[in-house]
Amino acid sequence: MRVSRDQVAENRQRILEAAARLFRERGFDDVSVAEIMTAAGLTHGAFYGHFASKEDLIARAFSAALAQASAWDEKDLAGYAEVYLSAGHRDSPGEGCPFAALATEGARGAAPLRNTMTLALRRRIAAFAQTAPGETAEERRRAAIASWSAMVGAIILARAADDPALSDEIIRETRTWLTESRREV
Amino acid sequence: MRVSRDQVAENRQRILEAAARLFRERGFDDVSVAEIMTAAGLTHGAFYGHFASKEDLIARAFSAALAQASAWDEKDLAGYAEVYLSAGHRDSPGEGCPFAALATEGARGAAPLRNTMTLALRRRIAAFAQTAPGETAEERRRAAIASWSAMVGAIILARAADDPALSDEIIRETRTWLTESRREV
DNA sequence: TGTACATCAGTGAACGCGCGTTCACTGATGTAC
DNA sequence: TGTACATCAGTGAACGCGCGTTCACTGATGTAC
Repeated sequence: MRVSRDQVAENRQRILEAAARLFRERGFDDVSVAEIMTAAGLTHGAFYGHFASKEDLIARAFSAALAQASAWDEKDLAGYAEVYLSAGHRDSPGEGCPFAALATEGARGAAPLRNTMTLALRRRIAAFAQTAPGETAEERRRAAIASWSAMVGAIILARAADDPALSDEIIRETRTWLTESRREV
Repeated sequence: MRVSRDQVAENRQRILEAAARLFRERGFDDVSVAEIMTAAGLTHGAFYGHFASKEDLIARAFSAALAQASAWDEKDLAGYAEVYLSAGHRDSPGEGCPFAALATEGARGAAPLRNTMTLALRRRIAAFAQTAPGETAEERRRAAIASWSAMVGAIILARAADDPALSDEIIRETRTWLTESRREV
């Protein structure tokens, strides 16, 4: 049963959004093509009309996740840290930072995905460098890189911790360190 | 063909070491039980004489990886950062930090693994807090948490980056930030 | 110390299962007149 | 604008494959005397 051109575009978008969410929640390997298609309201057979392979989808879904998470990009480094280093972000990986959820697995992935990640990394660092503390451009870029590393690392460790008190502490103390102590340097 | 008790213990140890290396290199999901057993010099059928399940092995292999990586534990925070934030560590995940390689996947794992991770996290933070910069115990603990987050995040991002120059920069600048700038606060 | 037998670690074939992917078919959409 | 037909997005059965796990068997080890 053929569907309209608008419906095709909408279906493709729904597949991408379902994949972007499920992959961030559970990783690339633990989510099947059939599961993504069901989440998108279709059957698995329609998948290969939209994407060449699961690997193809993985690279495009990472981009879709980046686009969704870029809503935070308007903020300066301190403002970004406020929303990034929060219990809400830790507890909603499906709507959160693609790097915190997928960078480890992505590092072992195919070339297109790694290219997408590298480009996004570069952009994020450059954006942070504009509002990072520091007297020279070099210092600001360094602060941008280290702050971004600390944010990603803190969310990953906070998600790994079993104990809510320790998990909260990791998020809170890293946020305090970045938004308060740092300004005094 | 039965083997000696010493041989049994040695075989078990070889399985754990092969698993600890392969899991860190490629993740829990992408390494099969059969592959681990081959790497340990055995056939897959012998696996269930040593471990209850793959999940059981995963938790124990993470502990084995922690024990191996604890060779760095003698160093103070700055010394730790020197060896941790290096190209050698980035390029040898199989012998590197279990958190940088497995924390994301481990966060979605079973209770025993999550408990092991939480305990190890607590120990590492407490150890860092002893040599971290800061005037009060609270400040030192905060520095320990944020520094550890930055180290783990930097290695993960450096591994994700496609471009060697950007990857090197992430490691180098995070190291400089932690070992130099920080002391002046 | 030497012998006879019970034990059990390792082997390799086999299992059920879910995966990514393919394909003949269906029927609504898009187009030519 | 209305009709007839070609197109093609989606369906669902089927595929080959590798996975975690099981198990009957083998033969060297450990033990009882």
